[in-house]
Amino acid sequence: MSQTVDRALSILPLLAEGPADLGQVADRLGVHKSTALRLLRTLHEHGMVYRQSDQRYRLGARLIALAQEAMENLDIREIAHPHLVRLNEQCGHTVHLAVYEEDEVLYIDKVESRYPVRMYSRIGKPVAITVAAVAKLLLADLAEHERRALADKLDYPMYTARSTPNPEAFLKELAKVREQGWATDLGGHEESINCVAAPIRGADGRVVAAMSVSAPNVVVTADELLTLLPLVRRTADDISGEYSGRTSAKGTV
Amino acid sequence: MSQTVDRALSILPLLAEGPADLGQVADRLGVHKSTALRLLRTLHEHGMVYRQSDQRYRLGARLIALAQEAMENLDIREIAHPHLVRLNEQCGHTVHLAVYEEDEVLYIDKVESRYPVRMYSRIGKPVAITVAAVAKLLLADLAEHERRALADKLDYPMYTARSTPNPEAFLKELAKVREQGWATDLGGHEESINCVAAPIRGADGRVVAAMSVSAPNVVVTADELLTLLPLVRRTADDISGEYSGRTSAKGTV
DNA sequence: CTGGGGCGTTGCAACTTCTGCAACGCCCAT
DNA sequence: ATGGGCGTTGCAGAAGTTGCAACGCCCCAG
Repeated sequence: MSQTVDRALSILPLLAEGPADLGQVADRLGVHKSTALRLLRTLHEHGMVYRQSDQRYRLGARLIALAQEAMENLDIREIAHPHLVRLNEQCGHTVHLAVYEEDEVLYIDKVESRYPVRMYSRIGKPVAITVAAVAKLLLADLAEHERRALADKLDYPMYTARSTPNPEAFLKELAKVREQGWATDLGGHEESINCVAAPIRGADGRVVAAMSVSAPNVVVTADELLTLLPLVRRTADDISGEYSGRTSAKGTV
Repeated sequence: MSQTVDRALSILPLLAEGPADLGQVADRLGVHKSTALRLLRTLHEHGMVYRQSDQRYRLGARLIALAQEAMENLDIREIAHPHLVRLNEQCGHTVHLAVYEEDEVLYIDKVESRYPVRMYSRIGKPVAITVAAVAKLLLADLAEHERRALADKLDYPMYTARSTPNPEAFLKELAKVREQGWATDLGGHEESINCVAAPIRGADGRVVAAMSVSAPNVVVTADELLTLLPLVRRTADDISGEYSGRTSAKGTV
């Protein structure tokens, strides 16, 4: 809608790939160097980009701080956190909390496993949307046509042999998840890692977030992990209850 | 430099305070509603803001994802991380890594204490610049006139009775830190928490990051914590060495 | 030592884009 | 019903933004 802002914002993902100098930015934006310079200057004034000692631009500190604040303001996160910690204390495994927002699912909280073998993941990182158990739950709650539209739009990277291969398989999986009210990821993202997940619902019954417990094969088998399902679901329901209670007219997410 | 972009970016910190509707955004920006709407729309297209179910705007998911990428691209972070983990294994306390950038110091990595009592802090959060041990180290390395200028510009909140009260005290502390090559924060931020910190230097000797070990009084006394200083300094030096070696012509931060 | 190329920067005039207005439609509460 | 609040749209004037060309700078090559 606004050309100037549009261009300026396009610079950010570009810099996320790595530092770039003025010429590179101008080229990739398809604008004159002087234009790129002015945009970068404005971004710089707001701390969104930073100029390294070699004159190249990087993403700036304020961007990071802003994102931090953004996450700290999420009400579900606040409510869920103590429950996640308690669950971690009970089972010892890695616990995640994720939300869906405009075609992306991302982790907004995490409690690390107490076992020495830990899985890689990071708060703020978009999750593997086609395979993650939490993603399945969040997407399964969308209206039918939205699921269809999204499923067709996605890529289906074959992380492992068990990854969801195509839109049809994905929609089928979503239907199943929707039906049963919980989800799993058994080696679909990383060969040796399994997850069980449960949905967190708002007062209106819509899924507002999802939580999961993940553990590598070397610690517990998939079957053993599945025995935790009742506990995970109970925790999710507790969070749902508290969230619905406290949330009066506040927005989702 | 660019009015439109400037206005658009001003919306972000505003939304970081909490969700806001169109009218509020327009008011605080001092522009017409229709203008604010167009700016918000552009931000929305880029995923920087998100529209909640109650129509109010929040910061968006892409912002969080971008910030995540920004941090993952920091080379010092990559190099330092395993060292921080090892240090944590040796002493058990919380370990932080921080960098300075344009009048701000922020944590870019953290390894949690293994003791039950943990301190609050969060990656991406700007640190209490006038009292934190890592901040002292990073600022102490600036040129004299920069230190002066910055010191005068800062606020000096009295978190505790031992907080740095004013520019003079701060500059004096920086001089001392610069001299001795390490820093402490003994209850200057939170009454019961102490830190010891050491600088990480690039090939040219400039301080590029700082790391610290923090622990509450209830776990170890300040004196006991200070006995860790040699270990902390050695770790920082190891990181410096590795960073200087690997870094050929790359930028700071 | 000198010349050339690369890169960031600036002033300017033309023009594209953005702005604020006013009016409309919508929903909720009175 | 009806008024107020809020988001949304089309439009013409105003204003900001654009690309150009030229400059200065630094570094490398001749």
